[in-house]
Amino acid sequence: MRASSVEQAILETLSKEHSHLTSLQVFEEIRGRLPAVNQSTVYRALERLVEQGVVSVSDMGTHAAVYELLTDGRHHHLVCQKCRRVMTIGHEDVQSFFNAIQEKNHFQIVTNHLILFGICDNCQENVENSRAEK
Amino acid sequence: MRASSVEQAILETLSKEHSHLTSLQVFEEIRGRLPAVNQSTVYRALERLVEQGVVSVSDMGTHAAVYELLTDGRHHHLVCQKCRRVMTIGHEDVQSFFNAIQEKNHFQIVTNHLILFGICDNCQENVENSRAEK
DNA sequence: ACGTATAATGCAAATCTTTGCATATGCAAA
DNA sequence: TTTGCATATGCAAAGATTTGCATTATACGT
Ligand SMILES: [Zn+2]
Ligand SMILES: [Zn+2]
Ligand SMILES: [Zn+2]
Ligand SMILES: [Zn+2]
Repeated sequence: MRASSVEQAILETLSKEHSHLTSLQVFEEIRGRLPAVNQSTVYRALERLVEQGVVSVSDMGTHAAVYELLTDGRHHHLVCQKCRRVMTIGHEDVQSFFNAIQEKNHFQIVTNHLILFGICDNCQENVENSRAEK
Repeated sequence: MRASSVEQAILETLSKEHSHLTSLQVFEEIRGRLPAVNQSTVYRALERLVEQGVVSVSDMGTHAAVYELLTDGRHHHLVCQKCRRVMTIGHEDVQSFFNAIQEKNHFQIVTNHLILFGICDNCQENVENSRAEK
């Protein structure tokens, strides 16, 4: 199975933008080159790329899934639920956890772009401050 | 902030069913008691319960978010992408990982129902078998 | 090149979820 | 009780994603 033209266009878009893009953003970006392309085709092509492990798909708390190229080193994210700040963590900080889970459960983890939600340091301070003010 | 009647009904449904339910399943369940309730109201009530940390919401690979009561001990899941099998792991197996991430990044993790995708032991064997057959 | 099988695409409809706005409801102060 | 405010709800529309089906493009063996 060869990479379809839409897959090709998606891959180039993702490597050029080098960030988390929604399906709509990808769609609008590749329209320039493939004017007749349909949104469902983009969804299906993205799905195939995700299945191949070339692209990650994640819910980062915005109300649309985001896609990212996975060629460069694996990474993961911490997303602040207060200010929406996105922090990046390397796979080294996750590796040993994944290994332990895999061994204990005889389960081969495929998840490649972990998203953990919480409160960033700034927002934690703000909570403390607003408490102190009372 | 008062507990709305819809929240109340949702909580009772979730504690009775004691499993991962979609918004639609919750909706249809509470219709018996609140016949005029609207689906968007259910979505909003679920959203509030999630924000309060009483209920978890997760994408488990089915194409609809699932909600679960969090009163009993925290747990997480491994979901097989081949056969859809859902395995449960205790929070003890995740705790130290979360702690390390929190300390290193000064980030307070709120994620309370982690979903890791991968391949279960059965399906790993099947892959090996089909390889051997060739 | 030809015919066939497989995979990709477009299109429209279905499904899932969010959102804006008007109304209704519960709570508390007056 | 009445008033005022904050929150919850219904409704409809918008937005996001999936799916069924017919058509087209591609690969592969002849
Ligand atoms: Zn990323
Ligand atoms: Zn923050
Ligand atoms: Zn669960
Ligand atoms: Zn499996």
